[in-house]
Amino acid sequence: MNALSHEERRDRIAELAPDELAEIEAEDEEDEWDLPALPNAEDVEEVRMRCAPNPNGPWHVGHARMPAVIGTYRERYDGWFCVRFDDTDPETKRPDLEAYDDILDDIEYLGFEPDAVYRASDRVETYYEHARELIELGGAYTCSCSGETFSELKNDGEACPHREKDVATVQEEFEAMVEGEYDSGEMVLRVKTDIDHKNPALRDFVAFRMIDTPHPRDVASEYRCWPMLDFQSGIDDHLVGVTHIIRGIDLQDSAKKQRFVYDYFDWEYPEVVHWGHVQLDAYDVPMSTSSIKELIDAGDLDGWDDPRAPTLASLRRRGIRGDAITDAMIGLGTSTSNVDLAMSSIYANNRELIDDESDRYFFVRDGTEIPLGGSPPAEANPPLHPDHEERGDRAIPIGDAVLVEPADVPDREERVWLKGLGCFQYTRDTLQYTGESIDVVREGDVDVIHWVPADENVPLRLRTMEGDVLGHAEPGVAALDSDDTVQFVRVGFARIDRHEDEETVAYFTHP
RNA sequence: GCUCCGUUGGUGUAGUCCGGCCAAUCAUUUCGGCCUUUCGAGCCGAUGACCUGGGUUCAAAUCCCAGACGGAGCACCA
Repeated sequence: MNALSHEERRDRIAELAPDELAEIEAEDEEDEWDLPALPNAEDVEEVRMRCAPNPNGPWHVGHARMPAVIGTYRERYDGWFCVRFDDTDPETKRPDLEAYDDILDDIEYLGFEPDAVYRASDRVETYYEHARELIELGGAYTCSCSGETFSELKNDGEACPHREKDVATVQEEFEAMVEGEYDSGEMVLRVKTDIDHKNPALRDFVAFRMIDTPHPRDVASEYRCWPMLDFQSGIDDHLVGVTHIIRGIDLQDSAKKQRFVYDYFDWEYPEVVHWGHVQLDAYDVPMSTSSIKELIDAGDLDGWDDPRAPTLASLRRRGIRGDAITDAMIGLGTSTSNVDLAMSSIYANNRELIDDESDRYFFVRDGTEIPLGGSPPAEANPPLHPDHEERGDRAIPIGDAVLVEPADVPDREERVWLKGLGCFQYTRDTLQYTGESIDVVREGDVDVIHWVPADENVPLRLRTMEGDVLGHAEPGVAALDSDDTVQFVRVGFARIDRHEDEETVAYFTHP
């Protein structure tokens, strides 16, 4: 009705003022995008972006923002994006060899495919070459100050004695770094910025340092001299032609540091967009790779896909579509303030995606058994989906007794409507079939509840964010395939995970 | 301590650059109503926000100043 009147209105406007209509619809076209326009996107031949994760574990939900926003911009501008694993710290942010593929999987789940994939640990020689060039330009020096010593000098705006070394010495010492002749902490290469820059964070930052621990990837295990993120990332962004950098506020100062390097090389720095941190409501577990890992190691979580873990693997197992997450992330925009993402927003998106295809089944939690009397029908035949009669009915044999949820057990002499079956009155601890029509429900006197036969049913474990719930589902659930999503009537949506000998396991999706 | 950045309903967001059409958009949440043999869907409706104080102006969510609150960086982490 609404759509129709909208059409009518549109036609009316088309008749009266065709020019205005075109204008209105052109504006609508622009409004199609929820994200703000990228700065100067029109000035570049191709919008090129990168998604630069640290492969130190599978992704939590917050990570989804990167591919969601970058991938959406790619579609919008018909641009390009790569995934670049910034795995240049084999020690404190030690890469997890499985995480590289896990992350690419997660990105695919979210609905995107990168145009290219790089690993920084494959490109160390490239960073060395640029370091050499930078040294030659007088933009870097080797420094053997301890961290504390340099920090003190830096905070006072004073240069350390190494800053004035001649280029030949710096070259020599840097080559010794590359050859691994120093131990961890002995020598670094610093970028010469501005030693009394008003922001202490920007003064002569470290570009390369020594790390004794070998990189877990075989191809990179011989390197001991590793670039820091600000250097490596800055070089790579230029080399792959990145036009727009989109990253978190924790890297707000990065652009300023990297500009010093770009100035030495006479490169043009990309446009930058910074966003704040994402918090999720609804979880007890903190959303950080390291704390989730600790909980798994301690046995408090079953794994990365435990329903209580705020990870993408978990949401996926619960039957939440990647698109539901992506859309919620797009809705957050790109503001620099920290944001709380409500899970309900992901749920609302997902419900819209799965409601239509999720058939309906009964699942009774903690069932209370009640005998039936009064000769009810032998079989109940509720529809698989109330909006899709063409899908047919389920067949639920009745037997002599049913299980209902304890909260649904009616008071004495009260009537209750067993959904898909009929009206019963609770008399002498028995549900007596009354044969009344559905009108008694319409009149509002009788509650509709779900149930399963006490004899023929499927024991089912429903894994939820609050822990596992045991109960029994109607027989048809045994025939469902893994990955099917269903709606357990009056309980909520769930994804069928597997059938075991003793029970079927399903994951609770959301109400 | 030094340096950046931010603050629109419960949550997120639009609007802020270029002041008026903003008693402020959209989504979600919550609460009602209708419908439905549903916790779902659909339809209708309601509640609910411009951090504070000054200033400029005919006019401020929007510009200026101050303050409060929040965040980030000052790592040989990313």
